[in-house]
Amino acid sequence: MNRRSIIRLSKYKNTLQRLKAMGFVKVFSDNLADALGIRSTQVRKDFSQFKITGNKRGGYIIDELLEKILRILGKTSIQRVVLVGIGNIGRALLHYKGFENEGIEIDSAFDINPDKQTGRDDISVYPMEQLVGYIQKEKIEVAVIAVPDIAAQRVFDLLLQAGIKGVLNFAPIRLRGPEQIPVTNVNLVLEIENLFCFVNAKKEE
Amino acid sequence: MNRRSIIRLSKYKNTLQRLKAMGFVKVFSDNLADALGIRSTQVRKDFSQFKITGNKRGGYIIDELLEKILRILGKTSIQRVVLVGIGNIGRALLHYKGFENEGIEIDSAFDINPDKQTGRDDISVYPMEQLVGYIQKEKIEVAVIAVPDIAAQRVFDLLLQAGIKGVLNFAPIRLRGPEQIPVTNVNLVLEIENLFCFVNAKKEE
DNA sequence: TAGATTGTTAATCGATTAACAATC
DNA sequence: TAGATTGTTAATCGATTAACAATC
Repeated sequence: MNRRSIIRLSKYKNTLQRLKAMGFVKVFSDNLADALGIRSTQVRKDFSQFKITGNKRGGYIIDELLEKILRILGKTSIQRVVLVGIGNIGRALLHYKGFENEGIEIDSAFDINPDKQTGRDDISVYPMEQLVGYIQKEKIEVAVIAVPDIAAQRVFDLLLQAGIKGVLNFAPIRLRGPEQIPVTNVNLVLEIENLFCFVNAKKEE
Repeated sequence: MNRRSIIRLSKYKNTLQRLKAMGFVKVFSDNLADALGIRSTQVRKDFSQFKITGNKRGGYIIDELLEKILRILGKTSIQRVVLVGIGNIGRALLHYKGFENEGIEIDSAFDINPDKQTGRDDISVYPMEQLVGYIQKEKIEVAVIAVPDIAAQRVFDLLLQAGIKGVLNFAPIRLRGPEQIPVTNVNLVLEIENLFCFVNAKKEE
């Protein structure tokens, strides 16, 4: 149950949904491997880990496979997240179309300045003081931190206090907290720096 | 020269810049390890790979170390990127403060609709037809793809045609192209799905 | 010097892949 | 059946870490 295999599971899901839309009924581990650019043994190993079985000789029935994967990914019901921080990144997320197709819903947004607008009628903005209470009352499990880096740790502490279960962090700092709470960091500067480094390294070769 | 060690190099750089600002002169591999939450052997191994040496017993002089790392990361001059696609993500990037501190500059933006505004006086918008010519004329090496997923591959093909050296891709698809051109994918939906999966897995334990 | 830290070698660990038996 | 594909075991590969000699 490592992070990489779960990410692949998500990719299998996307591929399967597309194949299904195209009218396909069965799929082989070799097809999925090609789609993801990996080996078929990897696909079967992944399935094996998650106790997903197919039919010897017959591959996998897309509908059955998809259902199993969706169950594992917990996508059977809508997944609600709160957004903390309505800056550039936060606003982009609010208008990002990709979430709803995948059953992800930004439930509400929080900012130190609650007069900020989300630009969406269906998402309210609350002041930071209500963050902890709201999460507890609404049983929100995942939060997105999109505040400036100096505020990020304080927000994270509040989220922990509220009993959050997972965090997606856009602030370019390492959040400190208990190990069992997964934090995924998205650091755009780092990604671009990384690219330049590769480009430079290639040039010198 | 693997991706992970380069990402760590970037993190060392951030830590060193902060230490320097605080007036420190020397640093030990143990300090850097603590800051990143890794082992000191990992730090020294990284340095060793990049031919960075310190002083036995004396640690590393921050100024010297920083200079070496910046040279490796190619951060001695401003790094220019072009942005393709002025949607939610693109607009967030245009206003993202984190880039300039790190010597990254969005040089110009491209969109099928060149009437779109960047909201910044210093960044012009050009129509897609000028993308290839501009990149070649201005010798741009890195591009950011922030267009809808159906357009992403076409944009990538144009960028390749223009001779781009690296791409940061926000479209949730796998771009197909030559292996030697590094493509970094940022897939926000995948990241959030991933978190939920962990959260669900924890619940079942 | 004695103590502390670097730099490197060897061991460990985890993930991927090859090989192949099981079986439809 | 013969051929093809699954599921699993063993081998490989790469990255991390432990151990430790070198040395300031």
